[in-house]
Amino acid sequence: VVGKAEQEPAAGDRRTGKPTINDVARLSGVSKKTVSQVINRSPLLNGGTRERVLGVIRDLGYVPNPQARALALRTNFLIGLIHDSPNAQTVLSAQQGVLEALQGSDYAMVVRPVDRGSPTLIDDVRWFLEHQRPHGVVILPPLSGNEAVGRLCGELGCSYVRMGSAELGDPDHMIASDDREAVAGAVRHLIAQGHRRIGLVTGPHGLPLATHRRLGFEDALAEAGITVPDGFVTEGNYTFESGVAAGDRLLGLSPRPTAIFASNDEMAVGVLHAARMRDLDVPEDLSVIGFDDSPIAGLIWPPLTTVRWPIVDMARAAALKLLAGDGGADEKIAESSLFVSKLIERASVAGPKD
Amino acid sequence: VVGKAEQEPAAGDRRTGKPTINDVARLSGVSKKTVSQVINRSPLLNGGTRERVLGVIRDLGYVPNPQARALALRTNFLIGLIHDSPNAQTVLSAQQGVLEALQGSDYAMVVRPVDRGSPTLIDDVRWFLEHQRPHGVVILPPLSGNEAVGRLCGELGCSYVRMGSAELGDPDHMIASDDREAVAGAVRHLIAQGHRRIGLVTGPHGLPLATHRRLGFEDALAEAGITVPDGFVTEGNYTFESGVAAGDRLLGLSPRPTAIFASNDEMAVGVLHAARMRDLDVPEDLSVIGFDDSPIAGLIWPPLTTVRWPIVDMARAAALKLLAGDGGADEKIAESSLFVSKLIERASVAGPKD
DNA sequence: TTGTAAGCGTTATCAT
DNA sequence: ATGATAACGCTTACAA
Repeated sequence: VVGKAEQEPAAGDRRTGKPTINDVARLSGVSKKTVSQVINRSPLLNGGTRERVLGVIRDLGYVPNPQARALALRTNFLIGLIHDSPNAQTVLSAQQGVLEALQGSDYAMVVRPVDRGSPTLIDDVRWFLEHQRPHGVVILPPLSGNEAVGRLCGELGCSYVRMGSAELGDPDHMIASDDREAVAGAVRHLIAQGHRRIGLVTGPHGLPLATHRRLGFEDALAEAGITVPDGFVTEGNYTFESGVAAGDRLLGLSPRPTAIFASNDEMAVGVLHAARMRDLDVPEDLSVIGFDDSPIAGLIWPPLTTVRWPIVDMARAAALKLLAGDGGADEKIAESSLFVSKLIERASVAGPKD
Repeated sequence: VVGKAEQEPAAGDRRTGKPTINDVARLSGVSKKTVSQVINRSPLLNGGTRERVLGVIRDLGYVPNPQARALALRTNFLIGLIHDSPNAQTVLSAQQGVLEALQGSDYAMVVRPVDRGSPTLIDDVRWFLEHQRPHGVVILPPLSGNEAVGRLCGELGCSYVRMGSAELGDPDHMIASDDREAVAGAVRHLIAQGHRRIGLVTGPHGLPLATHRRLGFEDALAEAGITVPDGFVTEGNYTFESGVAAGDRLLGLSPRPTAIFASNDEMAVGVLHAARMRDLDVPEDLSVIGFDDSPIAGLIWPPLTTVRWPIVDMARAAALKLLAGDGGADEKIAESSLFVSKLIERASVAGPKD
């Protein structure tokens, strides 16, 4: 039924009709090997031959079959992004960073969300790694705080980079930010405005991301000789709703805090919401600082003072690190792996009234 | 030097040490073919043999090499998500939908953002399709409105599904929502509240997504015999900033609109911002309706009345459609391909004062 | 520098 | 129902 011209020297892929390396070799009168060298930019081949082959490739519209290359090279052209983030903007910024790094390369980004709480977490990651065998993976916080995930990548021979706060494991597999110091700086700013009763909304207990930010909070208060009253530190899970609940707990205290630091912007927006429900004006009655500098920080009212977390840059650096191993990032300059965050002052902070 | 290990099949992949199908075949005393059948759930093989092979697979921790499968099957296990959306939440919701569809299958999602405005747009998409050869792609709006992209997929033999408003091309490659009718419904709601001077913030001129939503706006006004004054229809590009600018233009008119429909939530939030800059209260002085029902709609103040756009469901349906072709979605029920949107009433709408 | 031939780990064809 | 054996399209020793 299929009228394929089989007698003639295979013109194109049998199924798709796309030209193969054999077609290029035949038409340009060289061997597959030579074509392969042209494709892979081997430096040691005759200029004339190269041009002729390139011409045929152009004429034919030949593109090497990525599946075949992957099999022969024992690697594919995929960089995975594994995350468990409740925060949409964080994920998207990270994706942007990874994609910037992959720009111009043959690599593509495959995204894999997982559920940190699930008992099958490790199995889920293993399934992904074994069934896709990405060339490497970037692990986002807060998941990156899970030691087992990094260990698993190592066991399965998949290269990986964890993004997270400093002091977290092997630097070879880390891209870090100075969260502890950044939070300390933000809290110092509140103290400088005259605040003494400062509340904290942390991330989920036990995660390094949350821990490091809490430590920064404590550092700043300790420096100023301020003791945190009971109940001034409360937990959220990085969502708006948890921020509302945490803010409500904090504002129900007596005396209540005059300033609150929330460990991400989304929870900070929740705190703002809780304040409004209690008819408290921000920043007159309450100062609020968030963390991330996500777009929403500038969209709400009042615009949120926050710590800019360079997650796009970090994700880009992480992906470049993965590419660096195989010369894919020849001319790209290796970036530093410690990123600094800085305070962005907007309108949600003022001195306390009392 | 080459110890022709053909009679004594090498134990594991030469490089990675991972067990191969040969190891499984040897250890279970059957041929590769049989193992392959077990893997691919062929119905016609002896129950006993199957169990024995499965046992060996389990013991060895054997996982088929996806690259080799991809080459032999002439397809891979990747579903692409191509988009050019300025709106973070839309992208993330779409990703979620696609992932829900891929859940439990061997497929992974590879995300590919492009720049709609770029002159190299088509070349960028072509590069992605040719260099990754995904099994299929989902194209998000507003990019899905670009006929050339769908056509390109067809030419390259890559299956695709476009997500967008109804009446857009071949239904076989479409997952549609009734945007025109949904917007008309929202505007009717404003009219029912007594509004007669209603402004519209559209999306970029020429995109089907924007056009259909504008038509719905016009439908509702025409039904009520209302003529749109000059300047009451203004353009944005789906970003917050463009919403602020559009809102500012609208509110600078005299008489100004008493209600504004914005073609997405982010621009609606921009309109809210513009109103606040002019000391107008929402909804007392101005009613606002958005489109999407993105999370931010419930987070801002006042909570935004908006049209819920079932983008997660649509994306899931789109991906399932892609999988349906090859029996990957055997038991999953084919969903309808026309999705209806509905008005979510919150607090940004009231009757006009005058 | 270039050609020849042997993999890479699967699936598919054709016997049995 | 199962076993040899040939693809699949590319890379890479080894030779020339």
